Amino acid sequence: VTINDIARAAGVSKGSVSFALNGQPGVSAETRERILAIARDLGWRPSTAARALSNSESRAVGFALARSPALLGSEPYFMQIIAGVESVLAPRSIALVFQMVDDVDAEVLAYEQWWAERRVDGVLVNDLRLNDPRVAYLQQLGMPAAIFGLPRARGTLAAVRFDEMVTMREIVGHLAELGHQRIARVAGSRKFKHTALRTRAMRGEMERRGLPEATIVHADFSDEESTAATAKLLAGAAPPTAIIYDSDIMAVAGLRAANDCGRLVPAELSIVAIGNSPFYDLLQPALTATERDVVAFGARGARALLDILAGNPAQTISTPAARLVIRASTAPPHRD
Amino acid sequence: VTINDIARAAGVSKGSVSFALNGQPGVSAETRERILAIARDLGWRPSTAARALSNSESRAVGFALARSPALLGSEPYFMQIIAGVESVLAPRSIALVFQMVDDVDAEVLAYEQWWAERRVDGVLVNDLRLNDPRVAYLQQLGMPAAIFGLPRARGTLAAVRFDEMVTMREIVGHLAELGHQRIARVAGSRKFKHTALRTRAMRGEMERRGLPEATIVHADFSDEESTAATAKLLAGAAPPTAIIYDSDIMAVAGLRAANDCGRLVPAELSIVAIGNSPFYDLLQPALTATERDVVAFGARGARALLDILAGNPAQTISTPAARLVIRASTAPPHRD
DNA sequence: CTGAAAGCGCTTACAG
DNA sequence: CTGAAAGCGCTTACAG
Repeated sequence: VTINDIARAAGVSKGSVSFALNGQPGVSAETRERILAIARDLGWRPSTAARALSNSESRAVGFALARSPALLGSEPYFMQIIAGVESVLAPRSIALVFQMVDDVDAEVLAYEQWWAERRVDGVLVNDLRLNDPRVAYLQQLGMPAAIFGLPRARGTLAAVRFDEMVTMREIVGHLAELGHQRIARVAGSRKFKHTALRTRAMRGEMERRGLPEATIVHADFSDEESTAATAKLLAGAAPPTAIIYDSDIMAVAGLRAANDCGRLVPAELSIVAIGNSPFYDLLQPALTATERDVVAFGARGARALLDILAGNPAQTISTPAARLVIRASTAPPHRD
Repeated sequence: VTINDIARAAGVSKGSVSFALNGQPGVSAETRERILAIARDLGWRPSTAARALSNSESRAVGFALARSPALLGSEPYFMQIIAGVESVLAPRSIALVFQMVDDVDAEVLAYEQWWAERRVDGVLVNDLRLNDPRVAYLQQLGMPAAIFGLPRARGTLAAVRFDEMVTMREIVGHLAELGHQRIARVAGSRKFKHTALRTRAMRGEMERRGLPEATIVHADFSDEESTAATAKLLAGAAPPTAIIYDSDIMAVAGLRAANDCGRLVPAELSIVAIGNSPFYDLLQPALTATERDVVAFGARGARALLDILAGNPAQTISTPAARLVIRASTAPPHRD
């Protein structure tokens, strides 16, 4: 059933039907009502293809994720951010075109293809990196995008910021108040912007509190590297009394590694995780962690993107800070 | 850049360009080469909208997932199955339209909308339920689909089976060989088809081995219900010496609940988990579990769907059985 | 307020 | 083998 069918049934032209259906002026209220009723009766739905062709609007948004399936699977973050995005798109009947890619280069190719094929009106970009090639590329394409982690909007690119500073201040503050001095961190991969931001925030907060400089070891978010990093930290001359982990897998691996090294958590070592996991509560000890509302985060990104598509200038959006959930893996440091 | 531009540059008609670009007969080899070269130089990409409109093929596949974001996030299953689907779609430039929905009814609405708007050529359907309304609906719509868990293909619906029988036989066999007699299970929600299949398989295998009838408690995949179910099982008159859990969250919650009830795992209680999780290896004790290649599973589903879209009859596909990974949470039962 | 027409970028019979 | 034309289902100036 097409607008032609409706036009015939209503005895008007296709143009009038189109105006009526899209809520545009150019038809009398009476005619509009009649057309809408007929469309409803006939069960008409717009053909996205036809709309896209005359409109050059696809009413679809792209989201490509560049991580190994194993990592994507283990971290709730990705599904949660998608859930947030969906909560904004679905009610507006905007489709989410989703693609998993091997790396950022493949991601850029996906954008190019989507744009050239006019598959999507814009994209959501995740995990901003240092010197991220995607930013320049999207700018050059003039492709609307909302970028999670971008510090400031530019051109057609909206920025959805998260405040790593607050997160780190909370964690360091909590540990410092417990009496910890030697605080280390098993950080995520260096290539991510947020890793660098966290490092800056952590060092700043520790300096502000007069604590000795933190030892920071980088790992790639895998349990193996986190295990190795933890063992190395604990084997040092002046081992830390507290370790912060940048992800859930790394924190759980770290807890296990600490046990394997003969350190009781939290009596001899405190552990704080960054990021959400339904498992934190179930471990022994349950892990103290900073958690954020990732669903809300995704929703803001989607809204920022739709805003650009509606013709407004790209915005810089802040998101609610993570909150520290104190469980059983942090305690005053052991004195010996 | 459109085929018009190419036609002009090549001095031929749009029709010839279309034939050349699509590898159809009707152009000389020489002309075809020239057209392809020009298309390449000009960086031409087909407009999906235009193609869809004349072809009524969208070259997109839909996937709706009906679970709470929390559950979707915690189980690697979903991302893994998507990864498998993508591995088949991406190389063919077929888009994945993804949607999260609240329940099966919302999912059916999503299908109806996609189909009416001609957004997708077919869908992937996950988590078949008992008396699943989606099957009848898709059949009535005549919408091509690959359904994970459907026992047998019908009409335009391909079936991607998994063999719960093998999984259960492996688990029960392992526990029986260790000497367990009283084996219980904290099962997933009753509404899922695979829950019922597992129950049938478990009962069958235990009967075959002459073991007493299993106690099976249903939970909704949440840690709370699994904790309660575990406590209830362990408080009974003749408590089980081994418990099988239908999901990762439930298994981890069960492990903790067992500890809280004063049961040492595996000395006093053996635990087996169904499903993959990167955390199993990191727990203490590490969890014995049956794991399947969910990525391969997703890939088969996608291939089965593309097969239907290519005009072939819907197939019934089997998938590799899960394999039992024996870790540290299973041991011979405690004698007292 | 309404109708007739052109156009979006393709595909596909239909003539030559 | 090639060109001219109609059509897919919409939107949107342009006349009346």
